[in-house]
Amino acid sequence: MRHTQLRSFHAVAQRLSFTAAARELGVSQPTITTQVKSLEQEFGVELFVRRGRRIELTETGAGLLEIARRLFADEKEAADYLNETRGLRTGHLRVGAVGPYHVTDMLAAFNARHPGLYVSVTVGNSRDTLRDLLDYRTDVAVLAHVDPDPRLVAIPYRRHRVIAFCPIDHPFAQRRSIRARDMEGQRLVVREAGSTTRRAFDQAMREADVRPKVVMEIGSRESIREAVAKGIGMGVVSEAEFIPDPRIRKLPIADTEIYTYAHVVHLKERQKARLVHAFLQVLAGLLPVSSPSSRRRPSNSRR
DNA sequence: GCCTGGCGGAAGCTAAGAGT
DNA sequence: ACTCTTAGCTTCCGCCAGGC
Repeated sequence: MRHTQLRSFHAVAQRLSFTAAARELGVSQPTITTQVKSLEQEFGVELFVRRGRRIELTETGAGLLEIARRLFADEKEAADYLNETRGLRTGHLRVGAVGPYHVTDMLAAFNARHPGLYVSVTVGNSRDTLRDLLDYRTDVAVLAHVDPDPRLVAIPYRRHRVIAFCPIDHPFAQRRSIRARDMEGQRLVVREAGSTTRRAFDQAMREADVRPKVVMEIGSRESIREAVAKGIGMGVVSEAEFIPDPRIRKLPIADTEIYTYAHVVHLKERQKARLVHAFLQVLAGLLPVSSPSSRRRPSNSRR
């Protein structure tokens, strides 16, 4: 088995496309076909099921993909190690995040500490971000919530207060803050049910026995801001994600502390990988936060 | 011991063709 | 039109034998 064969297989298996794999590796598409085919012939196995223009991994292919992922993660780690030996002047740190807001300060600190390193950030939903980390496609991930997993190490990083906001012609627009009770019956534009902000807010409202009226569910923060600015209802957002806009007013919820959290997550087995280690060292220098036991704290138990 | 030329394999290309 | 396969080709590189 040659390295190029495995490299081609890995690229095809990840994208389920010979053409996309060729583009990724910077070779012609027939080259990829040849490499994969020769691998199959050499071992007398079938790695992909070809269904016309669509291909699928066979069971053997899926098994090999698992191994290839580990191998290429190790290969990257070897390169990172050598780069570290040269003083971390070059290298590529891959960060996955559920939103750009939580990562900017840690990336700024990392860049200041290691200006020669290239950092790429993939922003996605929490499921994809976690999957990328587990599949070695990213080195670290920034997630709001992490279920216990023996493969993972989650470091509580920041918490952000959840605030409300309204259009400038709303009756609340002249107020400096509101109370949870004020949300009773209010028209709300909110994120989808699975979103962290939505979960934290819903829980707080349930505990306060307050029932806002959800009139619209939108999957992006920017769209919610636009909807609120147009007067469709009030919005709720993590304070870190609030972007000032002359058409809207920010309204802290004075009597109820609702928080969203950011955790930096990495694979336990890669804890000592050079770039991951360097990132964690930079992280340790930033403000820590103790692990949350609840997303909402009553105001009289403020730390 | 070192240099040189031949050989073979790996890698990758273009072109053409087949399937959807 | 797009994607994958096949055929035939070139280039590059490492190995090895022969000559100095």
